[in-house]
Amino acid sequence: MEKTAAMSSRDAVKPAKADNPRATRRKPESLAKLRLAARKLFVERGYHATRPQDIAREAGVGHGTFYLHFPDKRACFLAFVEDARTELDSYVRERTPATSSLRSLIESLLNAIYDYSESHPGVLNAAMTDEAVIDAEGDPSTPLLQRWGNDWAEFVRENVGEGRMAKGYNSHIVGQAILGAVHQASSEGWRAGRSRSEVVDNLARFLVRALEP
Amino acid sequence: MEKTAAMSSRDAVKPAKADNPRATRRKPESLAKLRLAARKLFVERGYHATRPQDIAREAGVGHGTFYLHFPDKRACFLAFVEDARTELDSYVRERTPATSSLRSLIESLLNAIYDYSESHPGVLNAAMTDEAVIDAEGDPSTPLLQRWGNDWAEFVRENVGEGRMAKGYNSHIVGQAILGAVHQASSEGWRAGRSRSEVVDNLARFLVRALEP
Amino acid sequence: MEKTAAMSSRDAVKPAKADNPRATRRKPESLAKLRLAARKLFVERGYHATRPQDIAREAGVGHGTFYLHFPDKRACFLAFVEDARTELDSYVRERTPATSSLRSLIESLLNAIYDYSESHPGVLNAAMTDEAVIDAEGDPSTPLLQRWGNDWAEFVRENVGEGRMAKGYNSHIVGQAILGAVHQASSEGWRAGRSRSEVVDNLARFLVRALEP
Amino acid sequence: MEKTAAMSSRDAVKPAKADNPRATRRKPESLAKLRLAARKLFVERGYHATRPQDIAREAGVGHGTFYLHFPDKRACFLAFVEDARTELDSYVRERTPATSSLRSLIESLLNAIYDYSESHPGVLNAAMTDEAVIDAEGDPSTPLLQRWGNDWAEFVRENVGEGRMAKGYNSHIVGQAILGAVHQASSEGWRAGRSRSEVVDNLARFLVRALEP
DNA sequence: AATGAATGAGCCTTCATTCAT
DNA sequence: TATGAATGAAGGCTCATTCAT
Repeated sequence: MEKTAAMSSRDAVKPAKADNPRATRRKPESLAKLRLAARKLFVERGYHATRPQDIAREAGVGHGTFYLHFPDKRACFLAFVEDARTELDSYVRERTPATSSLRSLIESLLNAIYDYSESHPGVLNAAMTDEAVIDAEGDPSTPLLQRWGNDWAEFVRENVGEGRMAKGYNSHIVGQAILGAVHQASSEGWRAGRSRSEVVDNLARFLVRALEP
Repeated sequence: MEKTAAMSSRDAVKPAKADNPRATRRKPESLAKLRLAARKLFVERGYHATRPQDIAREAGVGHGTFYLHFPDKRACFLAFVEDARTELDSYVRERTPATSSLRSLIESLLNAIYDYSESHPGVLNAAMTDEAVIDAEGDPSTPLLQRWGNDWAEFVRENVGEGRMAKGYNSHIVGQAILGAVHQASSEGWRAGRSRSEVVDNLARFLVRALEP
Repeated sequence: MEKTAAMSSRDAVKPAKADNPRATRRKPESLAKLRLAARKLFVERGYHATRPQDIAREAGVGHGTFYLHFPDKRACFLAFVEDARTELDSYVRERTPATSSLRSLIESLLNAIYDYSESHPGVLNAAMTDEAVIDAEGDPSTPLLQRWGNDWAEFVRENVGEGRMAKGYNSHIVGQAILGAVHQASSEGWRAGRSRSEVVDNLARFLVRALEP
Repeated sequence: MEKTAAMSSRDAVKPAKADNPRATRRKPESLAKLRLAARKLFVERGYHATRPQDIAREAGVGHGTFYLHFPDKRACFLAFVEDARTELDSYVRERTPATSSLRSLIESLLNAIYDYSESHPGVLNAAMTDEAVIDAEGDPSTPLLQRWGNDWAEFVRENVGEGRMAKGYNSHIVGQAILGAVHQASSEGWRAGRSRSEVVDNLARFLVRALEP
């Protein structure tokens, strides 16, 4: 919600801020560094094995600074997840053709996801696996998995509407099924050292057959 | 101070206990109680939010007793997972017809899994989600997810062999995809309060279409 | 005080007891086994790293049996120390000539101690080092070191009386000095792998020169 | 909530503290307090009866602070031992005449050790007795006893070289013997309430006679 | 805005001892 | 006499978070 352009704003740091009327005027470099560091460590070690202090050290700032930018560790993780989601969204949007056959649509989608995975290794996995585990207490504001499932559900609805997919499915259920299939096949495939093209090919055929009219 | 009451026989184990309903240290009772308590708490709270002490208290035994039966918390969790796996296996084996159409085969499978899920609510989820997270160190002797994926792969291979499924898939990849689809659709369906029959129906159709020759 | 002939009574177990009017009548085999086991473990691991359970298991009896023979761990250790003291006494008494030159007297003494050390490796060290450490609370009934120091003091007094040693020393102080010299030189010599004859020779010359009239 | 009072300068460090006598977290103060507290408790209670928490409380800091300065309890004890060694070294170096007779040399040495013992009662004993007992595992980087024995060995070698001591001894063995004699006579003498001059006098005569050419 | 020393609740685990059998 | 399951106080240590500077 308030993460706009922080992640990649390594250019024009001060000028950009000068525009902002609520003159913070200070470079929020530390936030960017913390985000990067948090991502690195959450991916490498997982949520529970990563301490705020570790993140701060990795970011090269004092540990107190962490709490200037995040109310607590949980929020930092959630921000990481949110970033991942936003980024993946961009990837997918940028790489998906407007219209085409179901098969090539699905392949584009899978390839976009894989492109993201390859340029941000481990990120999706970390974001998805740990979330179930960051303690429940606070409301998790619709978990990532559910949201991605919803995205797939939306995708299904649209394509059914356009006649490219079989009718009769409950899009939510099938959306979640697709998400699960993609996630599990991918992460295990990665673990087992399978080639991307093989996984994408199998998965695409699997999904296309399941979904085509 | 010594041997107040008579009754030193080794037979009549339960009658003796009935007389003295509270306590009476009996041998392998505590393990069973601990197992039950562990399952309950791992399911309700997850791995990290469950302390060995909690399990012991829930089981009604001292917390030293926990370490009489498990070398550490991790082992206790692994035992819980193993139990779940074994139990689900029984469920599935008992409820799966020897031969029949792909559709009814898959429906049987899904129904068996659902039967298990309904009589052991939350167990599969707890076993699957937390395991990725209990930290490595010791080799996890092939994680549960992978193993269940392999089971599905095996299922695919067999059915392809018997001509009930389409050729050309890499069974490992597709096995994992099926596992993911089933798991994700089920657990989200459960979360969303969807009816079992609806989920099973959608999932079965989805899988059958993806897999049939 | 009540350890009389237990340690080595491996012969005539039952007959010997039959004499005892307070008819225990049971073979106290387990006590002997526990003593042996305790010695082994105290020597190998030290006081703090040895649990009563370990001793019991090593002895091949149940852990409860331990508390049939010793009120607590501390008492068991003290008994071990006492045994060592008694045994060393025998060794020394058996191997010390009635009268002779100071030099050969001291050599006999040292050789007796070394004989004991060699046939009971580590025992003296364990008995001496750990005692300062078994917790103070209860009165340690004159620590071993002090008592052995007193033995040496006695030895000095006797020899001074017979004109074989220099007058003018405070026998207590010198007794402790001798004890310390012998103990430290021996245990470090053993650690460093020095030959017995070299240590005995150096030590004997050192002590003789310090003590001769 | 932020910056109530003025005074953000970085000078005037101590005056500021004088105003607020209690607390005021200052940097390397806690280490000094912990060191002092550790020494006190290790001396009074020994290694095993002293918990890190006790040391922290004695130092007036939270027990987390303990682990800011020492990786674990063992390291804290080792640091205590090292301090003792360093301090005693200074004492001895400051109080030992460059050259003189063997007798006055040894007396100086003993007196230096006694001076130290009197101004730091119990420290040498605690450092020496407990060290054998803190369990191995990590290499104790030559135990204190051995090192002090080596120092004495060195002392012997030097004096033999300068003709002040008898030839023919193995300096290592005799070094350890001297260490043992001094340690044992001193600590027992202290326990028995003997006067320093008596112990020093007896010990000095004993050693001089043993060592003089 | 930034720092990092300080904190203490809380975690996992051990072990001397008891006691019903 | 012997057993060993059971106990819970206690121990060492971690880590998310605060706050004086």
